Amino acid sequence: MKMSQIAKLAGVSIATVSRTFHSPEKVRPEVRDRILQICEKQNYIYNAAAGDLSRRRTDILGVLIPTANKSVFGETVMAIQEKAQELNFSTISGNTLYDKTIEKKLLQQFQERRAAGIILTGFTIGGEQFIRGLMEQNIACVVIWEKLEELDINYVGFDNFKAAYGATHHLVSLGHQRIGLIVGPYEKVGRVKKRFEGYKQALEEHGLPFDPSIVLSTEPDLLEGKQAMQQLLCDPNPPTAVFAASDRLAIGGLVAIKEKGLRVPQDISVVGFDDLEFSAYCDPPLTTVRVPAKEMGILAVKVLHDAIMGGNGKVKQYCLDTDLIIRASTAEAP
Amino acid sequence: MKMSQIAKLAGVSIATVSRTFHSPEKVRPEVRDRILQICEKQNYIYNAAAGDLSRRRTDILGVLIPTANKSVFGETVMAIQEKAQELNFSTISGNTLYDKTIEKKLLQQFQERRAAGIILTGFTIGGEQFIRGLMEQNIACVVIWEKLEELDINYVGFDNFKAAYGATHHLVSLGHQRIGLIVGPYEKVGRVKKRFEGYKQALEEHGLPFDPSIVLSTEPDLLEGKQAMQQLLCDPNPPTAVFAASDRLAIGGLVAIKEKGLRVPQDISVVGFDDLEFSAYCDPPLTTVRVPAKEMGILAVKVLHDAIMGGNGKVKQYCLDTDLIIRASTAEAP
DNA sequence: TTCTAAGATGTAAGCGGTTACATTATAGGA
DNA sequence: TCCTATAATGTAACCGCTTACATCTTAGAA
Repeated sequence: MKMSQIAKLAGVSIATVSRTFHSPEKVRPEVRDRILQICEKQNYIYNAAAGDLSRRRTDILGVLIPTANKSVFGETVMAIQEKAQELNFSTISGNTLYDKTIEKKLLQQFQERRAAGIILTGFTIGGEQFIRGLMEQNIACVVIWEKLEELDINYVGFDNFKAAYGATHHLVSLGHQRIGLIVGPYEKVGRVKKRFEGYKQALEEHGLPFDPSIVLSTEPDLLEGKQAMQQLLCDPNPPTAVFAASDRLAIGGLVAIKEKGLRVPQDISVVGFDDLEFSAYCDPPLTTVRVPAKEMGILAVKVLHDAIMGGNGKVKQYCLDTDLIIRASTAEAP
Repeated sequence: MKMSQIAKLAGVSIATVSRTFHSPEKVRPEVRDRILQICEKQNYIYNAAAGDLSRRRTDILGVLIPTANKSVFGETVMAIQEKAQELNFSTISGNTLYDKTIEKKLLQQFQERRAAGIILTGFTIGGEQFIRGLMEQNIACVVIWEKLEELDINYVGFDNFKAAYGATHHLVSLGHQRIGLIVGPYEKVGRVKKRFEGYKQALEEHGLPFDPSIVLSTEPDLLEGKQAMQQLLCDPNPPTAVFAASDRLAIGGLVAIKEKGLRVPQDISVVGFDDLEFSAYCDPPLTTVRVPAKEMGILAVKVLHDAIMGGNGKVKQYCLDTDLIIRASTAEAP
């Protein structure tokens, strides 16, 4: 079933059928209804590829996320999909696994499908340059999870530096003098690096020494968090508090502490980052940094939608707030 | 940049350019290289919509998942995307949130995009009938997370009944006589119902009474799990063991038990379902049913790929194994 | 009644590819 | 040298829809 067949059955031209879908107000109601009925009866299904080709634009949004099952990225992806759905966009998405080859392949795919917009989680290949390239191809872009104010690029993120600074500051203000850090691969990922720097600066500003021997960088996963914490606890002068720059690391760490026979927060304080759902159900419930995961997703789609629908062409930059959620895993230094 | 322009620049016909991409062996190497070079230089990007239209088929897979951020569905989605990527398919996905309206809309979208195949998580609208309809439109379908052997439909699932039976049996074999159940909305979701039935049958077969007053059905979430457990603990004759048919429920439950001042597993045993990553990092680590989340995703894509590439037309049905992972949340009845 | 402008519909030229079929080049064999 | 099979390339008719523009109605206004 194609439009032309519907047109024949309805005794109208194909243009009228097309208009019935896209600008129904231009079709006489009775004709419109007849066409719609025939479509229904004949089980007609619009061919989006043909439409897109003819119209020279699509309603496809490409979404690039490192891993949808870890961290809170899942929340963001869901929010993106829901919002996109609401605005009648399709999303085509892929997980990069932090691998540039995969990322390139996915981006290529998005371009081949002539995505109208692309959501990128942070910067990776090419950076600004690359995004400019996409925009020249008339693809709207927005970066999420990162604050990029120095650049002239759409973003919807939060201040990773400030959030990490705040988390560390919280520990300092509880009297901790020796604060460890367990952090993701900060040399590879911009936003993680900023967290690292936020930690460092918080120490410095409070006159505490930065000791690389209690700063551990690993994959941001449960097991790695546990192992890193074990290592920290073996330090001749172990920290009385640890900032884990991801809740997965923190939760892994909690287990290591318990296994060692120590208590949180009496013996050691832990603060995480992300505010995963599970973090409130840990033992003890985790003090952590809440991140606007859903909000970023929704807003990012809105930004793209505006840009695609011919917004004013201005760059949109949103730096959303994070919150330090204080629960039971942090307390005064022993 | 389009093919015809590349053709002109290369001094060949457009057909030759097209062949350079799809059947390079039919093009003289020197010509091929020249064309490829020009594409590179001109920054040519293939137009998938045009290609799909012309070829009358796509490389798009539609993926329908209830919620990608809960349960282990996230793992499945990622596995699907990775495998699809590997086979050069694009995935377009959506979360139904168990809402039939959304589901319909997404399926419509998949059809409009002429998805070559669709992955459905369990049955919902229309059931078998509906899937048959899709297949008549030449869309390959596969249902995951469910065992559907009585039907003539592709599926890659596991035996929810048997898995739940096994979990309950484990508790019975530890001497528990009064075993509660916290379960998702089993009236709405087929696979959840089967878990409910597995629990029930395990009780019956061991001569234990089925007591509806310690069977609670809620949304499968942390908070709901906690609340349900609180309710169970208030029972005049509280259970000594609880089977929570989802790890989220179980983990929520764990918190309720601790708050009540009881110990797991000394006072009460808990077994979950899903084997979320976090379940191994709970306190105590959760005994649970491991579900082949990734495997299902990968296999489902393979099934679709085969069907699309003109497999032998036979229905493919895979019932994968689950494992009862015994950790520290279960013990002999007190 | 005639004219006009707005409203409804139709016509046809694309959109950027694919591919069956036709044509041309190339190399061996007779 | 001529013939023929095969390899390489070109031609052109689609794929199913959109949309600018042309045409036809119709309802007042004059």
